[in-house]
Amino acid sequence: MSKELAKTYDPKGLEDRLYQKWIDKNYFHAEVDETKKPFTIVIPPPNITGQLHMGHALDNTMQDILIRYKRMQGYNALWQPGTDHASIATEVRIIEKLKEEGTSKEELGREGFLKRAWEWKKEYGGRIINQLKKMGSSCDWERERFTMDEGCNRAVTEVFCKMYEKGWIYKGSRIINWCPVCNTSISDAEVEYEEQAGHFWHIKYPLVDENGAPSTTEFLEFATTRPETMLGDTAVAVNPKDERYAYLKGRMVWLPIVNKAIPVVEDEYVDMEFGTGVVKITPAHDPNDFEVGKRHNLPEVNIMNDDATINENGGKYAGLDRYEARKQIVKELEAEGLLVKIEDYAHNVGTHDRCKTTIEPMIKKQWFVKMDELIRPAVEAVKNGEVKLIPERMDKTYFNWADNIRDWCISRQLWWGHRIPAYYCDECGEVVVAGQTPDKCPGCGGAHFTQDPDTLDTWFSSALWPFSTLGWPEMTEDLKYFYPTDVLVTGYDIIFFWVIRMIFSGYEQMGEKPFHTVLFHGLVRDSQGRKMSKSLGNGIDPLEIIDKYGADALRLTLITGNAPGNDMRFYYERVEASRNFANKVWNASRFIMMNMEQTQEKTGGRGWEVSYDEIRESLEPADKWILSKLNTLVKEVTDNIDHFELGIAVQKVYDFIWDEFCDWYIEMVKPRLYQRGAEGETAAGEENQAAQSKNAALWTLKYVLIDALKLLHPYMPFITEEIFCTIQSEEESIVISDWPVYTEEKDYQTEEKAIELIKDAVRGIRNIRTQMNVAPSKKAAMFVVSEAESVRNVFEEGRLFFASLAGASEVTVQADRNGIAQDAVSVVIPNAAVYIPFAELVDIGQEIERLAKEEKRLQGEVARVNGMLGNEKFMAKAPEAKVAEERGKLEKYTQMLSQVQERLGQLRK
RNA sequence: GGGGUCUUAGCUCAGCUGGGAGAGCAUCUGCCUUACAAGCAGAGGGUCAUAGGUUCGAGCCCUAUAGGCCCCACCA
Repeated sequence: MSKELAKTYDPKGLEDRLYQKWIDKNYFHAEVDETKKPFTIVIPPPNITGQLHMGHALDNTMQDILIRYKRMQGYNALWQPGTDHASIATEVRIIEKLKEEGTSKEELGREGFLKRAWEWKKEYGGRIINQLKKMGSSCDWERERFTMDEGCNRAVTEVFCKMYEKGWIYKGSRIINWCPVCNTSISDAEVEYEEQAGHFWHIKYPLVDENGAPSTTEFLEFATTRPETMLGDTAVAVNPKDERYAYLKGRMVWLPIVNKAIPVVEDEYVDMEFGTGVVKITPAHDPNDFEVGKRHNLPEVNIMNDDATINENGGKYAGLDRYEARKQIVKELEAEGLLVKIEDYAHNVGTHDRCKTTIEPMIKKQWFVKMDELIRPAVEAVKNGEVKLIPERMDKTYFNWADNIRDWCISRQLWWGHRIPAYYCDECGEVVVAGQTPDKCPGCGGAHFTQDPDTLDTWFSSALWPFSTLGWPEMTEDLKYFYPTDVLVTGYDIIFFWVIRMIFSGYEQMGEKPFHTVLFHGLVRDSQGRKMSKSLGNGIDPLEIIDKYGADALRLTLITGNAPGNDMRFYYERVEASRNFANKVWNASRFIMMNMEQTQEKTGGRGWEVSYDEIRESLEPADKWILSKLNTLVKEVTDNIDHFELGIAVQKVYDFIWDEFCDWYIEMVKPRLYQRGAEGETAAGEENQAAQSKNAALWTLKYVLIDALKLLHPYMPFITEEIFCTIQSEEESIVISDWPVYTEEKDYQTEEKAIELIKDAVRGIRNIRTQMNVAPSKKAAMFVVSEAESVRNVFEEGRLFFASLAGASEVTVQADRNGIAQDAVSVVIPNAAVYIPFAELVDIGQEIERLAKEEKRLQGEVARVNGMLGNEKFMAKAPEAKVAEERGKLEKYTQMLSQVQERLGQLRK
């Protein structure tokens, strides 16, 4: 042992120190190594503007667990880190800052603005990275990337040009979502629908009479939620099957205020059941109307400026904000007697997910990615299992979106981002898409070009992340070796934004999937189940939690008690529980080390340092029992992690360490550590039985502790490393230690049953003591095991002997397997120093009741197992092991049943 | 409108392909016991939303109902 553990567990200081050690030793760095199998995860790049929040904490903990686990298993584990330029989010933040400084984006100009943006990146880009380090994330920091670094830029340009040539990227005039505050187009995925209380304005337009003038008697009534868009109406539509309006065929209606005639068109889109069955058509400001307009060749009258004020097409309303115009138009319609009524109406309004502004559908010339072909392999991959989504139900969400996908609007009227590599000839307007400014126009031979001012949707570069970070478009060794990556860990909220786009990009550019598994997690909510948000002020800062409880405790908390893909609530109580567990591990380790050290000092004995073969003859039942339990644990935990059941796996380690190892094994073993005769002896191999027994106990304690620490390490990297290094040496590290392997060790198995029965017996004794108001004492356990060598014999005789530690008093109880006395026997409790006839402790009535219940339960069990074993279908299908297990149970239950019945018979007499 | 998901102890939630109802916290009882009071030993508490069905057997599978949440679509 290199040193002692501090007396109390305090994660502060410890964690930073160990993280620095890992960095110094370069444990997280991965290089191409053909002798090892790679295991790769690319980080969902956090925004450079971002601060670590609970979502990041959860996301990164899960990734770190997988990476550390695989690293210990001998994989060449690469966790590729980096950050995202987050075009719109960052640009908005910088604009805010500029505003505070009394300047603006326009004043700085494009170049000046970008300079500021890069400064911003330099200042804040590192912050989130440092916060990830606080979590213990074992990323390969030497490989840190940024979505706008040189390599990623090249990847973006390359993809854009390739897809343009293929015809899958095109520029077109279509109706898009416009954010009047951010002043840019946004994709469908960025529109968030929100139910708002609004109104339904029932309006009527006069029909046009035979003279071409508005009729004073014939009107067409309809309802709208957006009366101001009437300025851009170019038709009124009815359903062709609607007989009520059959007479309108070929007629025109008079558009008031604008004062012009517009046609009545017939279109299936109109729902006859809804309202009056008449819809006003504004092709320039409604996606559905846009489609109708296309079908009927209607003119598209744009009535709005980019800031959502009415433009010159709105006549006298020009310059007014859309909502102000609405008010005035309604007023005017009312004055003209064309307003029928106003109803309250709750409807869904599309808002921009960043700024929550109501988006305005507008027709604009934008760049799009054609989706229909591109999406196909991505759908196929999930369908045939080449890419697996966990939990499986995400498949449906995925397919649903993919099936209804529309072309992806990728151009943004922003400055911070990848500028679109399209150049327009100043002479003839010819478009050239290329990696750099072209020399000569292929159209007119002109030499002057202007680059498209727009930038790309931030997700365009994120979609390339799994291969752009590995060197693409170069076919680097890294790319060949590490691609496809293995697992992607992310929240289900960005399945459309990112996951699906990475998958189709991977297939399109690399010809292969970007990863084989996507592990989704849910949202971390506050204790009341609300989303954590800045506006609510209910966010819990992970850094504060780390400061108070340690990163290990936070990690454990985030990973337990929660199924994949489900949201979770965050409770301080649960962090405390995690911290308490860390404390438990700490103290158990301290106890073990203390004993090792004392033995070493007093006797020079280092029996625990020998191999299993040397110690195996000295192992006692309890040792074999805990080794067997550990062995099973290794198997289960490995299996669970392989199936991404991270929470279940760590729960098992937790239970093992606390319940089996600390509460049972350590207590059982204490008498052997303290017993006389073990002191003053020399080393292992001594003939002295007590010394050998003690060495065997210490060997087992150390062995089990170290393996348990390894199983725990991916979850709680810091505390496990600290203990591991203290017990082994400062130079070693659990980070690169070997993951425990399950062994088929027959010797272990035999003891399990006996020990479980002893545990039952001890529980019985504790109950008796509790009833007597005597400290129940863990000593009861010690008493049993002080006679350990004959445990099995003792059990078979149905008798257990208890000897007190001091050896002064002796308790002798004849007990059944539940620790319930078979006969009235006297009990001497050392601590109580009283003599109580055992019979008085047991209320015969209660005992009969209890046993009757037990009898019923056992009868039920026997019936159940008999039912199974007697069932042909079950016997045909069930694996042999299962049948054997059930047979064993049947035997056990039958035996127990007869015991209980015999006892009942005695008592009833 | 379409899809998903949830309803299990007082609270928050686990419960993997059907086979003995679990954890943490809370409550109650008794304990400073030479690793740990951030602890130890116990106890109470659940017709697994409701009604049917499949099965030898259902918290788990199927159908319906009620209520909650989420996503997508957007009937103006």
